[in-house]
Amino acid sequence: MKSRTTCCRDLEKWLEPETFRALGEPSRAALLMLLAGTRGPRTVGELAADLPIDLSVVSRHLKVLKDVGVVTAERSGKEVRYRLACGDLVRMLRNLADALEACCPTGITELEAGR
Amino acid sequence: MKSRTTCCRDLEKWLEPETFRALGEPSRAALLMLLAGTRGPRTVGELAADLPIDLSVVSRHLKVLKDVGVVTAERSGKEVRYRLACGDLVRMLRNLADALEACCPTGITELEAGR
DNA sequence: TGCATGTATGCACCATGATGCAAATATACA
DNA sequence: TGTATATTTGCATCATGGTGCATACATGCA
Repeated sequence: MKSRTTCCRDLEKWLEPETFRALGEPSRAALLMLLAGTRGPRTVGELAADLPIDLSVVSRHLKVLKDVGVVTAERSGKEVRYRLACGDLVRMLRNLADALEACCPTGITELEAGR
Repeated sequence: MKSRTTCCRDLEKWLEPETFRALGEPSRAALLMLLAGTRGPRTVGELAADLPIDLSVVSRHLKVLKDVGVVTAERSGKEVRYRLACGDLVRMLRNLADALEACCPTGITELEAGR
């Protein structure tokens, strides 16, 4: 069984405030949903057309999401195609869930931790 | 296979900006780690003793975490014991990961390739 | 080169929220 | 009841960041 110190090091690794802050802004969450709901990448203009905020603001939000690795950007001519980094995001969420589960005594684990 | 509309409704359900905003603040993330690293609940005073911020601020942060269901509070005499809502949090993270994975077809292959 | 389109950035404004101190509230105990 | 301890809340301050507009930058095309 993992020691508590070990599990909490994992937790620190996956519980990145920067990432969660990025996801915690309504406009950015909406962007994420738009990207998730489309097969393939979308341009800044396309995304801005579906949101009630200025294109420049969308561009800035996408930068924030890119900086934390939630989306990737690829220039194609005049356009920049943004794509959800789905695999990375899913992996991060699952790793965090695993780290939390290892830390927290729940159910059987709680009984085991007690003896 | 789930339709895109269905999967994105799931996404909207689990991608709660409020929750992520709560986790995205460094002091609150630190509180979460403290709670995860302790067997059982901790009081406000105990938590505040381990952080470089005022006890009143800790109390407020705990309220934010409680409002989004990440921690639970239980009064015991003069003290209030805060406990990580570990099961709920783990469930939420896994559900979000599942919803994302269902939305992004490339994410699935990417994840499997990574294993 | 000049022009059109797409995107990013500088700037100012304003709302939100994190923080500490002081005061109020809650509870236990003598 | 009064006192001590634990927690919450009112208040003021200050930093951060979301927003839109105007402008600069990047790219493709005639």
